[in-house]
Amino acid sequence: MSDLLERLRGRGWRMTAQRRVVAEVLDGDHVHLTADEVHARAVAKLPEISRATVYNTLGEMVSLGEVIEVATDKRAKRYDPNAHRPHQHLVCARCGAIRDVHPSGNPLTDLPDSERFGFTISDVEVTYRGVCPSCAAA
Amino acid sequence: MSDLLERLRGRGWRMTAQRRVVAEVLDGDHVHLTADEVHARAVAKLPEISRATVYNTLGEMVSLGEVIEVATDKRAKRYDPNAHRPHQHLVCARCGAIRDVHPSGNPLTDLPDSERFGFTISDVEVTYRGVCPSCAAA
DNA sequence: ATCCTACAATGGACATTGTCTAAGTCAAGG
DNA sequence: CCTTGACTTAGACAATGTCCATTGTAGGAT
Ligand SMILES: [Mn+2]
Ligand SMILES: [Mn+2]
Ligand SMILES: [Zn+2]
Ligand SMILES: [Zn+2]
Repeated sequence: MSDLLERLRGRGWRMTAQRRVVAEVLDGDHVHLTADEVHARAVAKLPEISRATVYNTLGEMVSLGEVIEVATDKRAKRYDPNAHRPHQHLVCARCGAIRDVHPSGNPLTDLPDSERFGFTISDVEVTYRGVCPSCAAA
Repeated sequence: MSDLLERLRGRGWRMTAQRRVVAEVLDGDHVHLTADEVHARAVAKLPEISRATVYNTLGEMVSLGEVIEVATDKRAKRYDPNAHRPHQHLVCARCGAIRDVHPSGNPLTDLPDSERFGFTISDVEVTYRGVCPSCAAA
């Protein structure tokens, strides 16, 4: 049973078959699916689920802080259930594989006060790009 | 006259009114416009310029390395003429203002070998998010 | 167990962003 | 000037995302 689903249940969510399958699809490590990929996998488990419901459910999970949106791809947003451990992403420029990574130190401290222009900074998003071992071999 | 335009001229580009206008629109500091914003400003100078030409011209400038695409926004790509000085971005979460910033040190060195999973990393994109001084005052 | 009703799901229209193509136009070399 | 291949154009198409009116249902109340 999905850990994510447990957390959502604890927030007074009405539990529907649709929300259950979306949560199931998002379960696991290094999961960074687009909304359409989530929909495709959800349909395999619950054929009548609609695109609108997938978008709604993902949006609600994001609002609740249980899922994060990542923009590693310049096309569709990706949805990441690893919302409770801060991390960054490593993306293969060839095949699109995405891995969670944990840089040493806080990336925020790399930005000196003189480069903050009076902003109150609350968040930093880092995307490393390169070529993964299997693409390099081929 | 645009510095960007001078560099493009030196590459044997056929100089057309459309390309001139797109280059003029992108001239300046802290410029990070979407393709449609570029089109709107270009139309003000050259009413018959088409959307397709703006997309084509931006794509060519990116291929030549004279403009970079940035994904600070999770919707449209933004086009940045500051392609020759490596930098990162600071974005206001309220009004969307974008500033160029220069973090101390190389963000690549923050990622230890043990977190590289055999990838050959060539690039890193960092987006700092927060609230700008004018939005904080309001 | 059944009923109620507020909340959720659905399908489809619509919006935004981006790509592609066929046909017309023009910058620049000869 | 001509010519020609590169450039531009309008609009169709594709991908991603949002919105809304209608229908369905989870879960508390009776
Ligand atoms: Mn992740
Ligand atoms: Mn910039
Ligand atoms: Zn790869
Ligand atoms: Zn602001």
